[in-house]
Amino acid sequence: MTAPIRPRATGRVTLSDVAHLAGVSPITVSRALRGERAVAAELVAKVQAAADTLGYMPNPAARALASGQSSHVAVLIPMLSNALFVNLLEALQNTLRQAGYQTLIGITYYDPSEEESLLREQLLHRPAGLIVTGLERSDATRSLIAQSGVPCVHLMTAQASEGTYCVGFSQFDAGHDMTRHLLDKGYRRIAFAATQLDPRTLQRLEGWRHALQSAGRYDATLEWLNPAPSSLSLGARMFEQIMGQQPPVDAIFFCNDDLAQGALLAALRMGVAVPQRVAIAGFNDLTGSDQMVPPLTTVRTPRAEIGQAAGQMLVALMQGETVPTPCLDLGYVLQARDSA
Amino acid sequence: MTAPIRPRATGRVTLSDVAHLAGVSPITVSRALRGERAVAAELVAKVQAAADTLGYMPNPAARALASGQSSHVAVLIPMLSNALFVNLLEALQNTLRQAGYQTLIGITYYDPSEEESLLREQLLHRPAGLIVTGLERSDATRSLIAQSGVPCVHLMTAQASEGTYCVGFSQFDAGHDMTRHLLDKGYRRIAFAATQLDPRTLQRLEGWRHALQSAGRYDATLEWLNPAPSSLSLGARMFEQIMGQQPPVDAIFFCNDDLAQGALLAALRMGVAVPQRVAIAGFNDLTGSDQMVPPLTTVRTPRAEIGQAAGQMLVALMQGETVPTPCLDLGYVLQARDSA
DNA sequence: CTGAAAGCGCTTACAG
DNA sequence: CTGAAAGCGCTTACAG
Repeated sequence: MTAPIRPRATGRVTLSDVAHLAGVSPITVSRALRGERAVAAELVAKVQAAADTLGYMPNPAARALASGQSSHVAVLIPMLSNALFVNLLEALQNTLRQAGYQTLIGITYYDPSEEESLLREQLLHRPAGLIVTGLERSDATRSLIAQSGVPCVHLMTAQASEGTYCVGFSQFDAGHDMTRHLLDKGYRRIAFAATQLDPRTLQRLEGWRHALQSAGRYDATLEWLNPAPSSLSLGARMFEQIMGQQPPVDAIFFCNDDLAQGALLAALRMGVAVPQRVAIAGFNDLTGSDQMVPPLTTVRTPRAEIGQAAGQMLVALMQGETVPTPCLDLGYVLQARDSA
Repeated sequence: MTAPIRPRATGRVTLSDVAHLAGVSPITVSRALRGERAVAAELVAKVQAAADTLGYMPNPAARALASGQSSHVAVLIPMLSNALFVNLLEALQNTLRQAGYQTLIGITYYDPSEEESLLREQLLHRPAGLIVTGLERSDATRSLIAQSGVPCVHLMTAQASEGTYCVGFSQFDAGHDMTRHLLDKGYRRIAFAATQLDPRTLQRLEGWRHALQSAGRYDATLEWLNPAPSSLSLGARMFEQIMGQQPPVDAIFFCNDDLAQGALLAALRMGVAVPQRVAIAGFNDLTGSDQMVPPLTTVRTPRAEIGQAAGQMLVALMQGETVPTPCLDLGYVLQARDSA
């Protein structure tokens, strides 16, 4: 007399175990636990109790296989070495986790083909949702997203367009406003120093151009563009170069705070007075900018708020709700300190 | 005459489709594609060709359900706002991705109970591997790891012990060596300023204590410990406090570079000459430390190397290989610059 | 070295 | 509002 053969018994508590204990069918347990409305309140309570006493935890793989959808959210961001994206990712992660979703990160390194291959891999896992950075990408990636049917939210931009969801602010306006601030302060030869040259940086560049052109102060030699990733040391080097320019520049607007911080430190080393000899402005208000000597004038961008709002918007989308504001503009704050 | 009912057809290319085209059974396809040795070479080629023409991509959820194991690796790190962990994570992610594994991050915020609940969630997904930070954790977490049977590698430590795998360096030695460096330079009252007070910081503290005690220079009032997270502004505040101490301190060893950077900037504001009036040393050689005025003396820790090696070690473990060196000590470099 | 059967643990789609 | 049946797409365990 042998026990019935149970190949591959995993010993884990399953739906059926809960169903047995509660005296209902497995499907009712499934529905009760997922909060489907079509279950009698008393049954829900009974099922919940049974699940609790058994310590039942659903198997995500089984759920994903049966439903064709996982509880993963794929997040595609350009880089982790820019603190901006770390802040964004933290907020996103926390928001998504609270709603029961796992975050799968992919780092694109600003490379459209890398983004595409990351997306292909992620799509294999049938993510419940997608977060991508910005609006610009390859056609292949774009149609991959569209065809997948997976809800998608775009970060760091607020350009409304049919059928796309985004949370961010106007990069153009931010670039424009900082430049206006510098003009209003009386600076006349305002350089724009940018690295990476990703789409959002170029939008800020456009804002700067527009402001200078309106003021009749635009000059192409004021543009200092370098495709390398930004860093403090690169900021220092760019500062040294720009200070050699004739006729001299009286203000420099850096596209990211790390560059501006590097410039401030270079100015200290070179004995260049900031803002008397040259004003320096940054972007993003990254950690440390308020500690600089002198404290850095910059644009504070609401990363944490963007991450949280994007997470919430995506959760709504994944749950089939309609989103009242598909394009959320969270703005920015011009943070004037002593450097400009 | 109706077509056979196919409820829930997903339209995706499956194993069976490949099997049909190749003229073999699904299980052979499964084996061929996973590179199991027990398949004839010609069949492997035929299967591969069929898979390629159909554009077959395995369904990770089905695989996970059937095998009881996913292709996920759960990574538990304390914090993303410390650049140290960002570097670690990037290296880890790249290494793991190349080997076909997805990274699932969990941020513990240095909270053991948060670590435990994150781990429970992650374990639900049957990760193929686990990466955790350091050796110290709650008993519950420790036994959760052990009972799960999931291969686990510990980051940032090199304390060998039975059955555990780790990649890092000796925090004690690093703290000790920097202190010796300061003593050798002639400093006599060397403060240790620490924040967060996580286990690794405390090990560095021990190294400092030991070095000072050996030199007969230890004094409990030289310990400045603050449980708050580290930041430039906190470093500045601690510097101001420490500079008020009597008898005066002639060197400060900060447990992390961001504190030391903040102190350097505070010194600039206060007009305190570094290293003449007081020497400043940091830890980790984070980005920007070489740009400080004066450049920061610090300990360069091999984060990227640790991330990569830990990833490789875990991959070996997940594939059932034995690891020759279960505890890998990657060392550190004392990076003497001008601040101390 | 290859395969038919059974199963992983859920959810969908259909009834009632 | 509840359930029996079938299926999601793989892999395990057993034969041969």
